[in-house]
Amino acid sequence: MTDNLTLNMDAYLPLRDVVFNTLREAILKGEIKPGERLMELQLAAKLGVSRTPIREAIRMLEQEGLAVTIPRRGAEVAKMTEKDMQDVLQVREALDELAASIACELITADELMQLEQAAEDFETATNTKDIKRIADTDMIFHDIIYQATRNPKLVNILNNLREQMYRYRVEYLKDEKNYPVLLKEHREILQGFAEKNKELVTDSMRKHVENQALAVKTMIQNQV
Amino acid sequence: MTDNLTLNMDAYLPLRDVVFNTLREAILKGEIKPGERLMELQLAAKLGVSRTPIREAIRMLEQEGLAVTIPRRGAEVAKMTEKDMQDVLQVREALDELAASIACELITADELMQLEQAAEDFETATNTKDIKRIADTDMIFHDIIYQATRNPKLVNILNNLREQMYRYRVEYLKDEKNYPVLLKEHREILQGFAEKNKELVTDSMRKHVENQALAVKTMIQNQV
DNA sequence: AAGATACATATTGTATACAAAAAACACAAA
DNA sequence: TTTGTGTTTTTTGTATACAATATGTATCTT
Repeated sequence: MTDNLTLNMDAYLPLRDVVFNTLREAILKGEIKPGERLMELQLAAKLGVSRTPIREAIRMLEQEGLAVTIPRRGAEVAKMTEKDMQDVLQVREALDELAASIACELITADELMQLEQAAEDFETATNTKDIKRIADTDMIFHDIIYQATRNPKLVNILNNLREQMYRYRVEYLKDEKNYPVLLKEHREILQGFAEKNKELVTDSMRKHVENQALAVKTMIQNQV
Repeated sequence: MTDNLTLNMDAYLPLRDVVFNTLREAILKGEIKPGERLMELQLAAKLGVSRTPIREAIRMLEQEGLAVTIPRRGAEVAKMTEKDMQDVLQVREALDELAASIACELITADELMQLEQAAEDFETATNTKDIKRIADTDMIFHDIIYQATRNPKLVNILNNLREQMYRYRVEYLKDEKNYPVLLKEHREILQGFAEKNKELVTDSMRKHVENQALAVKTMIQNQV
């Protein structure tokens, strides 16, 4: 584990939320690795708080699927097998398609502009080597679509699914030879929205997620 | 709130889990009503435990969408508007269809038999006035399909969505004139599985959820 | 050397104590 | 009556203390 976990005290949030966000970030960034134990006393000391907010944060991580706890043994960062990943992607495929389909009906002119901007920003980002920026701009692109569904429950589930894959997605984005395909897919999705062509949107979205699924799959296999 | 909340101490579970299950049940059964406050000291006294496991259980309920907490104000049982319900059903429709489609490919002969049995049990149950039994047998029918997907992540999400609707679904099942339609739909789904006819399965499943959505919608509107 | 056993230690589970904030109340002034 | 203000009470937030369990280690026995 990193030894420079520090709390961001800016916000006026209960410590449990601050701890939750801190741990969540650390897990997603890979600073705390899958399988690593989350020991209350240790974390409490490191973050300078008591065990109580740590415990509550762990309960929250647990429900997000980022941590697993065994009674009387404590929590550890959830491990993701290839099967887990496929399962997540299977659901994501269906829901990303649903989201695209709904968004295609409901998207406003303003949101469409934002989406165009996001696609541009992503394209610009792929010319840098800044993975974080590439990942962020890609996330924004999809977030605009999610928001356009006007369905917070759906958005919530999609965010959660995305979160569970975050670590692997970053790996995917490190490989430059994926960029042309990604850009092409984004453009196709964008075009679909512009034309309000639901079939084009859902088809290209499906391809988009399928490609990602494929990439993650080979990646995990090579990793072993 | 009911004043006969009691813990089921059978299992050797951490108190937080026992409390979580107890509160969850109470919320789903409507014993604790939407908007009602979940006060730690009160619950602790009622259940005969300290505040610590209560707090952890509340964090878990929160992530399940059954409770909402406002910092420095405490938690309350989540309220469900008609819009929330529609949002949930929109996702359920997509995922129930996905589940049916996957299950149609993967279902075993044994599971198919179980499904037939479940459909029969449901039919028998509709002849009684025992709402709980009707709800349970219906749940089993769908559970078999969920399990047949071999996708625990999907099962998990579907269970959660179902949970959020539980209270309203019970109301739906109280109205006897819905039974013929329900039975017909179950039979159609079953037939689809028997024939491994994916299109029939997904179509009838979609109709099944759509009808439920419609019923819940009119129900909520009349309620007001 | 291998295995069993007892003891020490680390870690989680639960209760409680204290601090801080919010809500409820009472009472006065307009 | 309404509004404002100060006070009390309630309730959550956080830390800590103690209990119970699991884990690791050393020792003993064969």
